Amino acid sequence: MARLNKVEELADRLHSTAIHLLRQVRIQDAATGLAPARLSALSVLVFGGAMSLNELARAEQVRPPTMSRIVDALEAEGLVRRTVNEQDRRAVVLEATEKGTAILWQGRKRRVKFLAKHLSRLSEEERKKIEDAIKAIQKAMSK
Amino acid sequence: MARLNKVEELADRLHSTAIHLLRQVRIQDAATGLAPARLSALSVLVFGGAMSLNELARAEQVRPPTMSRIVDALEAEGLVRRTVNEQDRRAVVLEATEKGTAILWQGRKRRVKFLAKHLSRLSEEERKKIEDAIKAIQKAMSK
DNA sequence: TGATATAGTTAGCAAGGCTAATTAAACTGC
DNA sequence: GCAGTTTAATTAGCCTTGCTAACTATATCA
Repeated sequence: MARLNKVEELADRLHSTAIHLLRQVRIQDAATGLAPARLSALSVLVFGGAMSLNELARAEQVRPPTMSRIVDALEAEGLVRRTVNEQDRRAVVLEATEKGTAILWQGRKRRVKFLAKHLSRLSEEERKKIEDAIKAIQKAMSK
Repeated sequence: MARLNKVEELADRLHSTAIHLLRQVRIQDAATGLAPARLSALSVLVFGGAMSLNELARAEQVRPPTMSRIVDALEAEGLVRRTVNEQDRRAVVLEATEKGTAILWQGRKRRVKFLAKHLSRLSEEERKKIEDAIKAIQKAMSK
């Protein structure tokens, strides 16, 4: 296949493993009935609390117009509330509704249970290795 | 945050780590000038060799009409060749052109080097842990 | 107060996902 | 050997999600 040294080979396999892992998880998320970008934005609001549209766009690494439209959809489904910020009337305050919070939690539970079900087939030792690897990856990727 | 047991917590962190890893990598891929789905499809053709449209769609886990359009774009840029399969004239034979192969390799090299650069900041031991974790994850997720 | 900066939205484009319907070729069974 | 069915691919048309450019409304500053 290629002239890759040992570290490059590891990089390649890590990349491919991450892709396949997320592909499986996305199937679970589809069961929430929410499209991926909407689910992800809602998640930020549920776990991060109320924030402005610009803050949410930054958190999701998209531009404000993109987020504006995603919020439109979430609001139309009653999952997010948009109110005017009285301290700065240009800005909006976004927050998850109870319904939004409930749906998000259900979806998160489903996803986590799915992954956990697979991980539980491993030995304690194997899970410890994954645990350690996560720390190492985070260390490696943090600037 | 939540009532998660130990395995579920690991599942959650694994998920989040995979998302962040791939987000970084996608930035590198943008430098190829190819949109993600096109790059990915081209990759399958370069590394998997010639195949039909249905096979490529299955490999990429999308429906044939979606892949048909992706191939249109790759063909228009001279990265993929479409020919009729003479054994079964309903089917097409897709293969990467030399130009397509070259672009794909450049992109792959860039992505792998980017990841390898980060991973090389770790100790030999930490990399060994990632190595082991990849095996464990693949074992956990297979079937 | 007039100029400038900032928050958000609207309009319009492209990519990439889907289903339904169509076309052409290959297979099946009588 | 040909009528009916199946299969490979494409076309048409929809939705979501990314973008930039242009606009509105509000806030800030000189």
